[in-house]
Parts: sequence; C-alpha cells; structure tokens
Amino acid sequence: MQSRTHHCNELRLSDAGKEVILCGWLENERKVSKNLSFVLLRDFYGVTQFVFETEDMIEKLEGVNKESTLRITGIVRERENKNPNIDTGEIEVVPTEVEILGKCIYNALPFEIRQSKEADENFRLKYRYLDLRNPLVKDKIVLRSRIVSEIRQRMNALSFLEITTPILTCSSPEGARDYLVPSRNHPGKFYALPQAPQQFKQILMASGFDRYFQIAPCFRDEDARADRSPGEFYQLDMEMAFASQEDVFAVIEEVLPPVFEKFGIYEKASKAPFTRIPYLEALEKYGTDKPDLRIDLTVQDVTEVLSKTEFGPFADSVIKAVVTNGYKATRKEIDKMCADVEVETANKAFWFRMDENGDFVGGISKFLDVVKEEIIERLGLKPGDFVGVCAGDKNAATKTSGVIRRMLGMASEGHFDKEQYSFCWIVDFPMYEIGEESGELEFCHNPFSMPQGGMKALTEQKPLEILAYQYDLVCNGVELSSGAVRNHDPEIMVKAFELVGLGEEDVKAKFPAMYNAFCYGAPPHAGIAPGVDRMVMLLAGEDSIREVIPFPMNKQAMDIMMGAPAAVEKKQLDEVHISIIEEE
RNA sequence: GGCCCAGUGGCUCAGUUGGUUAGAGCGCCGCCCUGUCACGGCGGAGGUCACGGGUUCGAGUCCCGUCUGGGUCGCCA
Repeated sequence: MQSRTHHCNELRLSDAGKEVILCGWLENERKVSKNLSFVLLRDFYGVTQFVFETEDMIEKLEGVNKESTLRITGIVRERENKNPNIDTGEIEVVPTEVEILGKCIYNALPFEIRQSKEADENFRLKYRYLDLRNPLVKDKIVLRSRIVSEIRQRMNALSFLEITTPILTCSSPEGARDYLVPSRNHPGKFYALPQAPQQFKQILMASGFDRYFQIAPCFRDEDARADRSPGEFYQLDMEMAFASQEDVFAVIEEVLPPVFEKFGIYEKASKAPFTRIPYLEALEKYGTDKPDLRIDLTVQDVTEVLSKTEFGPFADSVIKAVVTNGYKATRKEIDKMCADVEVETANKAFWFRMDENGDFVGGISKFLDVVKEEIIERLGLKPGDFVGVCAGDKNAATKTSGVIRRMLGMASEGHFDKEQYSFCWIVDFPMYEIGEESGELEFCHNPFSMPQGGMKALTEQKPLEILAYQYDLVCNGVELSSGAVRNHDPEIMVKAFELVGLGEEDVKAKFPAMYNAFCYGAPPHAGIAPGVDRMVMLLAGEDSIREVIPFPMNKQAMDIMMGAPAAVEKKQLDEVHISIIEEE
C-alpha cells in the first residue's frame, strides 16, 4: 500500500481532480452541520483542509481525538471559499477513505498545540513532543539544522576537516565542574565528559592536521541562565595550524556574516574586518567586555570633576557618566530605568538633565552647582541632554556604567540601530590578574594562551601588564566565543605557569598529553569556538536558549520528559564500584 | 548558596480597604447549525486558591515558614 502521495503543504489549484493520499495529525474539526464538516490535517510541512460532506464520512471521525494520526484518501478540488492564510488555501480534499494510524487516547491535551509557547515551561518540557508539533516551536529546530548545515559547508569549503573527539575522556583540573562517569573495569576511577575538546584539538595540531573543526558537544556541570543551558551545549570548535590571530579572525569574518544575513531576523551583518577593541578600552568606553555596538553612546569618566561635590555616594568612588540626547522619558520611566539598573548590577544609578535654559534639573542636579561649568565642559553638555551617572569601586562603576549605557541607548531616539548583527572582536586580554579571593596572581582567562611577546614578555614585563593573544567574539552585546593563539612552546608554557607559582611538574600533571605532544615539535596554532546555541538564539530572535534546543533541560539540569537524572539499580552501581551514602 | 518575581479548574489569566455562592477566555462533554477556516449559538461538567502555621468575627487577599518554578549574582579556565 502506498503510504502517501503528497505532504500537507503540497497541493495547489493545478492538482484539482487528482486522487491523493495524505497523512498527518488531526489538528482541528469544524462541524458545521450533520453533513458538513471541515477537517484540518497537519504534518511537518503544513496543513491541508478536508471537507467531509456526508454523514457516513463524518461518522468515521466520531470519537477520534484531536492529534490522532490519520491517513486520508480523497479527491482534490478547488475551494468555494479560499483561505489566503495557508499555502494550500486554494484547494480542499474530499475524502473517500479515512484510516486511523495512531490514536491520541486523550480528549484533552496539556496545552493547545498552537498556543504551546504560552504554556508553563515545565509542561512544555515534559510534553516536548507535543510542544514540538507547534510549527512556531518546530521551526526554530529546523532553523538550527539549516544554520549548522550551512556552517559545515562553509567550513568544509575553507578546507577545514570535521573530526570527532572523545566524549569519554578524563577530568580536567581547571575550569568548570566535570560530569563524571564511573569506570567498570577500573574500580575507583572515572572518565569525565569533556568541557570542550580543547586539548584534543591542540593535540590534533601537534599531530599534523592543519585545519580542524567540529560541531562539538561540551559538558559543564554549572548552573543555568537564560542564555546558558545547564549540562550540555554545542560549540563550533575550530583550530588552525601555523596561524595567527588575524588568520582566525579572517575565517570567522568570512563564515559567520553570510550565515547571519541568510538566516537571521535582521538582514544586515557586519562586514570584514570587524571592529577590534582592546579589552581595557572596551571596559572604559562601553563599561563591559561585550559591548552592543548597535548603540552609539559611550561612557565617560567624571571622577575628577564630580568627586568635588558633596553628594555622599560619590565620596572616594570612581564616577562614570553616560550622556544622551533624544531620551524623552517621564519621571516614572527614569525611576524605572534606575531601578532596573540597580536590580541588574546591585549598584545605584543617578541622573540629571540639562533643561532648555541650560540649567541642571532633576535627580542629583542640586548637588552639582559647585561644578556646573566644569561638568558642562567635561561632558560637552547641551540643553536637553540627559546624563546617567554611577559610582563605586572601579569594577562596580564600570559594570554599572555599561548597563546604564545599554538602557539609555535603547531608550533614546537615534542612538540604537537595532536591525542588524553588529560584530566586534575584544582583543588584548591581560594574561594575568589578581584573584579576587586569593589576592594572588592568577591566569586571567586560560593558561593555554600565548603571551604577547612570548618568553621575552614573561621575563621582562610586569606580570599584570602582559597581554595575551586572547580574544572574544561579541555580537549585539552577546559573547559568542572566546579564542586564543595557543601557547605551543613547552618552555614558554612552563615559564607562564611559574609566574602563578606553579612549575613544570604542575604543567605535566595537569595537561600531560598536550605538554608531551608539544615537546615533539608543535606548530604555532590558534582557534576559537563560537557557541552554536547562542548563535541560533540570536538568529531566531529568541531570549531563551531553550527555544533553540530540541530537548532542553530545565534550570535544575533535569530532563523532566525522560526523568533524568534518575536512580539506577543497585546491580549497576555494584558493577561500577559505587555506593550511595544517603543524606540525612 | 544569596537576592528578586511568581504559584487560583486541563491551559492562560482576573479577583477591589480582608466580606456572603471564587469569575472569564481557551479546551472538554451534550444539543443545534449546509462553506467553515481562531467557525458560530445554547447548555453542562470541572477548584484542597502550591503546602503548613498565624492574625481576624471572617483570608485567594495580610504576616511567618516550607515547597516548586523563572530571572539574576556566585559559578561558567
């Protein structure tokens, strides 16, 4: 028996008169009378309307619940009343035979398929197979597939080889918490799921592979965020031998913009070369290391001027200001904005405005009289300008200024050019920093990066002034990726570790395979690993990463559809030499 | 682990200074309807107002605690 002749988004007026067989889900039945009923059948591709015109035929659907799967044979004909809202709206099918393929045994669903996005998220996740029947939900997964496919083609075209790396590997001593897998054959020992294929891809370089990439699953046992899935996620992981920072940039600048323009909700993406912003400059000008360059406002340091005022919160603080015009907010909206800033940064935002007469009004204006002329000159204020201000220690003031810049920019006329993908590179990250908890010198980003200046820098520069060939890729204020020119030289690696109080033995102990491989002649190499989930999220215009993952976990890293994580049989535990200690 | 927000029929929500029998839309069930397409009309079923305690003559509403969920900080080399 033929299963079907067409799918549900295929028939057109030119098919009128044909006998067809369609399969799909019973989406809706509109009974207009005893012998007239309209039935909508939905499959992956779309919907087709059937018109049941006899009591006998209508009876065949008696007691058949919505969302059951059917095979319907019938004759295509032109509709009396066409529906321009669906692709098959010019025709309908008059059924001759109805077969029920898979019953939906429930006459009420946990949520309406077409409205699933409004349902409680845990219901959606538990009944993900119903949620995914919603075309709006399904389409994001289709989009993801197409994006990944396009990226693969483009990487292949640039002579990158897709190579898979192990999922069962060993625990990595630094970074995020690992997911551990007990070993049956080796009592007391564990595999770990990779946080990233970092060491494997670098070893591939040492093995002689020239250009590697992989849509790589990564596993990290860290808490979720709206833009960070707990447990597992995918990266477009890549690495290039004999390559510089600029070589990596060139690949990304060639591969990503066309993909963003083709699949994104905005049609415009940055052209090569992307703006490069040194890390320290980004903090100063934008108050963040992931600036949204669609906003053209910048942050200014006004510590020198405003510390002369009597305003309490300014005492002994770093003070930052963001000036905008075209911000026509009411007092209530300004208060709301300041409150939002405080929620996000745990730090207060202040403000004042210059009115049409050139006087300061509102907010903290009355404290500013003593420095009025000075501040006007410092900030170049004009009548109508609005100034957002924040203060605190350097970190707090910087971070808060970044949030104020973003909020003011989005709310001001003419300062937010929204409809585009604006990329930038944040470059020149410091190699080292003073750890907030330890108070001692630590690696700022990761220990695999090559210090700018190599061995000379490590021996001659002050550690905190050494920069690394370490970079971030940022798009519309979202950090898509970190990357680096790697440290491929064992001697420089040992020296880099020495500065944070570790030695050769530590390097060997922490990264034995990579270190040993580099001792046999390694190529200079560099790479990057943009997050696939985040890219799809940006392109789909979604705020939650769960919308672009086929089977996402909830915030507690549970898969409530499958019931993971779950208890296992004692026999299984015995086999892997594990015993559970019940907590009180 | 800290902070913020939320929890009311199957789903989404409303519910006034604390006041009598807790409402609506969607869905479900029944009847009606010959061109619907978010079909329409009439009728019906369906509630431990998350849980526990407290204040009060009286609590969905106020207070305390717990649980669950979301956001955020920590964390994410």
